[in-house]
Amino acid sequence: MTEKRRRRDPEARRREITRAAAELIVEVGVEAITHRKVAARAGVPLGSTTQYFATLDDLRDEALRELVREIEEHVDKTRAAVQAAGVTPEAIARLLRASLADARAIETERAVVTAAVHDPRVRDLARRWSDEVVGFLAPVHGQDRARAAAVFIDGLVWHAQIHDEPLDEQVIRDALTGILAPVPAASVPSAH
Amino acid sequence: MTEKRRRRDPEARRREITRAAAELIVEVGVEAITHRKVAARAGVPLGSTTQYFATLDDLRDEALRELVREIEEHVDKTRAAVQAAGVTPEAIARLLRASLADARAIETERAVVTAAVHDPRVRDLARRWSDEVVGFLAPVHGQDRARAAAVFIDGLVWHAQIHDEPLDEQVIRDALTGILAPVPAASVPSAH
Amino acid sequence: MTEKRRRRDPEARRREITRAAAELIVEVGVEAITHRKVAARAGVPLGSTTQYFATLDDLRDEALRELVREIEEHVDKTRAAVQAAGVTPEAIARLLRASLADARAIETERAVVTAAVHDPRVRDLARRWSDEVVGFLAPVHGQDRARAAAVFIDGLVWHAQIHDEPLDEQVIRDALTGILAPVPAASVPSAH
Amino acid sequence: MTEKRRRRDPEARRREITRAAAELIVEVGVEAITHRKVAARAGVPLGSTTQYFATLDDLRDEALRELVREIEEHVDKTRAAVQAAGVTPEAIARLLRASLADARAIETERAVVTAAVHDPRVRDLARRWSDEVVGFLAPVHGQDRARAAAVFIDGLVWHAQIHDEPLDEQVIRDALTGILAPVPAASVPSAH
DNA sequence: TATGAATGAGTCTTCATTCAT
DNA sequence: GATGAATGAAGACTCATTCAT
Repeated sequence: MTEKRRRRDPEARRREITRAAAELIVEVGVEAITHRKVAARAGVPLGSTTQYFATLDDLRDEALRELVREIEEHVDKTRAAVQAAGVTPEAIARLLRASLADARAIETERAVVTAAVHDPRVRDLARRWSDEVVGFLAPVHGQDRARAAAVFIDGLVWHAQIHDEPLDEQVIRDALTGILAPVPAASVPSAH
Repeated sequence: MTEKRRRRDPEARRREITRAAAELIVEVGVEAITHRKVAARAGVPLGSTTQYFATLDDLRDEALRELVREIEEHVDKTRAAVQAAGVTPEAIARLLRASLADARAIETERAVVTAAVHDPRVRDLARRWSDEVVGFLAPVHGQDRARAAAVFIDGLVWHAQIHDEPLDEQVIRDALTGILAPVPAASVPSAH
Repeated sequence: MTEKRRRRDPEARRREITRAAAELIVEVGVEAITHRKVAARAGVPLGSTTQYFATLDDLRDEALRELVREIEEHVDKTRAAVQAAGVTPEAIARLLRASLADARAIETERAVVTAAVHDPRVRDLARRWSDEVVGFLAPVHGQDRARAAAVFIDGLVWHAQIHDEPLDEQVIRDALTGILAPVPAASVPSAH
Repeated sequence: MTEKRRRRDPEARRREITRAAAELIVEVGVEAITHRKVAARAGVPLGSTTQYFATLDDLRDEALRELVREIEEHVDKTRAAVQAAGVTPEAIARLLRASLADARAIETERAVVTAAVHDPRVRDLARRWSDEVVGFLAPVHGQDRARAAAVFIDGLVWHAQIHDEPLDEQVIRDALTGILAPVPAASVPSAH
């Protein structure tokens, strides 16, 4: 009888709102979200957004955590794939290149990192998954090279945000090879 | 008692406002600046910010251009230093590491790149100086390696934003060496 | 003491705001209304005016439509009265004279016509009721004379705005008689 | 030597400003003029508009007086022409019709009358020239008919503002003939 | 005297948050 | 508990007016 107006699933509604907020953060930035936009995107009444979250900040935080979860999932998948294929520059480059083509994932990462710059709590989250990348490269290539590779991967993400064309797989592979593998001093051209 | 503010130096005042806006962009992000914050920071009345800039967008744009100028100056200086020292991974790593310690410069770059994500005009500016980095590495190391190195440098900047400790100079040098130097086909180091 | 205003009747509140805006348009002109004036007149907080109308233009439009409705009602009543009394100059003059004494109605018409000068949509509305006047005179007196009479009636409205004393009923009747009646070619009255 | 920047003719500059304000009043309405718009239109620096007029109201008033002068001149010319041609409905209708085609004159009159509605001083001015029309018709047609004719003429002006097509000369002439000339009672059609 | 910079009041509008229903 | 009306605090922007130069 009272169907239609009252969805009887608070959990689901809460998730819908968080999801909508997360999408908006990726699309328009963390500064630009409002109760109204979130409600409209989620297709829920305005009151719901304040019913489930005491303040807009709370909503924002939960949405960011949602995005971090998403990224970690993505990282996990990539890790599994890399480990299946062998933790070699070739495999990483191939999967990374595919990853960079996933605009959604790239934008998500960019959005979270951007938010992290001004928010210590988000910064902790961002660090965590960055550490994860290091964590699965380090056993094979050592801590230092793993960290350098993670930095390079971060750079790729930002490069993809600003430039229309991502780097070629070939270029990525060569760079990763260089970063992860020691190079004989002699083969570096000296600057005359 | 003598507080009837009434200076009379348009050039200087305009600069003060632009400067204040630029600082705020670095500190709180491009989305967060308001006339009020800029006026307060610059120590001028609210009306001055609209007297000199028709819209907040205009003010934002000019402040961003100011930041870009600053970065380009910084890039130019680093380039000159690198060219003086030889365009080698060692020299670059040393100067880069020093650069990363200049928190102000790093934050400036980060702020502009962040702004670039949602603003095509800023994106063009950001690309320009990224191209500059490539431009002075390419003659020595080739286009592809130069681009990979630029990406790695971008990554360093972002790493510095999120992590408290920047990478060691040693790690940076090794990575740059690997990126810029040709590597034997087998990723296993040859005994030589 | 009991002044924590918090009623809860959207329909009524919307009407109050529209009504207040309409009154102000009549009193101070369409250009002079502001959210603040409307809110003060309606006795509602500033926020209510924007809660119910997305823009001031929307509020203006609705208020003007309200005034147009009012005028059309007035026109309709007068038409009914004239048709009951016979569509003769005498009857029209008598009812018109009474109408001119209704300062409120006159001012309303003047306000809408003034607004119409710079607003095409309002112009359409204004034209519509002007056509109505023509429409009920034309069947009896012909299109041309009906239009001339409508113009004369418009003139009366404006005359009433600027002059303290409206025209005498006698003068109005004679003029309407002249406008609506065929006149011998020579403008000298024939002895008959 | 000091030419170019300093026009040495205060009277002329004052007139330029008044003229610009008058034009703007006709174009955008009396409510919409600002110092800045007037200065831009007159091609004088902003400061001039406050140098020559203590307040914006003063400037407005003088501009309105200028418009009234303009209208009176126009009325005078028409009067002279009518008196030369004979103060007959035919002559008046012909000259009036020509007058209605002068959009500039019509808009000027409309602007002043509109301003007059809310401003007692302007109302006096507006009345004066309306009286002038009566004044030159009355000696020939009597006070009452002259007033009725003036009212009809006012109506024509407003009709022209709202409708795209002004009344035909023929219709105007017939109406004026009827207003100015007595009509035998018998020739009025009785209502049914 | 002529100019335009300086300033704050006031405008429209958006929105987080509260709370009646 | 769910909804959306209520409200005021900002925010961007415009401008009359003042006054340094």
